[in-house]
Amino acid sequence: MSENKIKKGHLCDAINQSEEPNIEVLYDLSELFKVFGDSTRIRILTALTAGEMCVLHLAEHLEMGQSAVSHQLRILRSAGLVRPRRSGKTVFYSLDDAHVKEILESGLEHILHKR
Amino acid sequence: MSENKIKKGHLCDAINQSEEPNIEVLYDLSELFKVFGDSTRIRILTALTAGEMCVLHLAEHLEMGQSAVSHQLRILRSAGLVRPRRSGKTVFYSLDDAHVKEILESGLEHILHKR
DNA sequence: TCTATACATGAACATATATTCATATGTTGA
DNA sequence: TCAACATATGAATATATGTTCATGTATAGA
Repeated sequence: MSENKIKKGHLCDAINQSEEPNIEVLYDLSELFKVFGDSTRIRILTALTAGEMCVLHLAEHLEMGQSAVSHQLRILRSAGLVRPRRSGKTVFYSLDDAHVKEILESGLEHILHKR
Repeated sequence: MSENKIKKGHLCDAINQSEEPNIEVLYDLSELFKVFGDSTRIRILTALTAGEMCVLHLAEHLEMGQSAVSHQLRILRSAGLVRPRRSGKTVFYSLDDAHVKEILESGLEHILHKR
């Protein structure tokens, strides 16, 4: 189809769209955003931008049960967004890398721009 | 709680975390990411980074039914991520603003970094 | 006006997901 | 070893969400 011609940009290149879109990467990308797509997890990540926090403090801060928070932390861990550090009985969680803040900020810019 | 002291960063400032976290903004943020959190919608957005496209071409490109694509386009429209342009019987969709690419790219960086 | 085409939308169904409850695991101190 | 505490996890339930099917709306051309 000639009307599918690509204006090349570096996003297109990165996902290799000029040939076949790299379906696998796009799937992973949607899985990543799915993790950000829950208010509890967003609140956890946001809280952790201020520094590490243990599970009970997170639960208090979010006014939620410890179990619910633990379940969400597991999802965040699996996605490589947070990292646990054990100290005795308590486990402190922190953001895994700088990308997390960047992703939050890029979304935030969009939100604030649309008001 | 004194252990909740904030190391100020501009994300924290933006969401006003040093006082009460702005729950409403965080909720909107999660709603935004939820829209990105589906592989069909990601594929639509990615296709549109190359330029505007009509519904049927999108459906062909994704190898999906027209109805499914239309439903997803509605969600993308509501979120302010894509914009329709009618031309006769066909409707062309394009990315609504530059933020969309930025969000996709920030997520992509994380994905590619973790391989 | 009638038909064909492009797109939108409501209802239904199947699947995914978040929270709760109960319980398990792991660590500390007596 | 036992009790207390912090966290993790499995099962169950309620809710949300994506796709399909059928149908509605809008535009163009005969």
